[in-house]
Amino acid sequence: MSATPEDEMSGQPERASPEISGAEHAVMEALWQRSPLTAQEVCEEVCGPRGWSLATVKTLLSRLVAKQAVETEPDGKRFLYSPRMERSDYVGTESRRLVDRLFGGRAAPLFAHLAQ
Amino acid sequence: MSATPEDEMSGQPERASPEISGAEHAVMEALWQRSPLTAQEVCEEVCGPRGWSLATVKTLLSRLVAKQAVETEPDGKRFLYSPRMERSDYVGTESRRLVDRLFGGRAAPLFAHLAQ
DNA sequence: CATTAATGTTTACAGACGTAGTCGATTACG
DNA sequence: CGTAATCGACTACGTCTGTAAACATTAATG
Repeated sequence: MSATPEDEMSGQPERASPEISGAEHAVMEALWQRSPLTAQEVCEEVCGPRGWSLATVKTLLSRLVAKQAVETEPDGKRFLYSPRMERSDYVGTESRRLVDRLFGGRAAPLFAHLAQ
Repeated sequence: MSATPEDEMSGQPERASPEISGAEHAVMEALWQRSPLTAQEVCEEVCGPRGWSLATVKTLLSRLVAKQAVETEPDGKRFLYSPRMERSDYVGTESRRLVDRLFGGRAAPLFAHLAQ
């Protein structure tokens, strides 16, 4: 079922894109905007708009760390979180994923569609 | 028995877009290509490439029917399935969703990205 | 008519996701 | 020093998704 015939850890983990989910993406956006941030600070950025609690942000951050989409740097008793992937990479991957799924890889029809 | 005691939302003009999942999307593509199709025929289209069993296709079809993304037409003992939504609508919705999420609604940056 | 083949419906189950509470450790504060 | 505030880790739990088997019904076939 895996679309990518690529295996994991052996030197340079060239992971494609760790499948960021919707909620996780919001957290990534906060970190792309400014980083490193504490969980608290991330929450200040996203909890309001999405109506989340700090606990939710903490969970999302750990999941992102597990996916290696975010890295941590200890700062006293807490952690500072930073994105481990470039936003442009993420954007590129997601865009291409859509173009592949919807237009068989050809971008022109997408343009047409959005241009209407 | 299932008399379908549902449908509380009394008469709304149209639903946005029933959130087609990845696997479901493959089935939709088959139906957009040619329809109506029997479950068997859909399977012939997608089971091979995705390594699915007929049972899986049946499940996906029922879920799509439940979401009202697909409609059925009885044909003797079986059903013929047809898409209930235009592919262009789906494509438009999905494209816009991506542009919103990644570029705050502005399509130009997407073009730039894909045109790299 | 009794089996068998085909077909939709129900049920299943693991993993991901959204959302959050609880717990143990640590730090800060009085 | 004792207690409160903080923080990450662990746990929870309902829903969605992917994948499919079991089941019931019915049509076909011998």
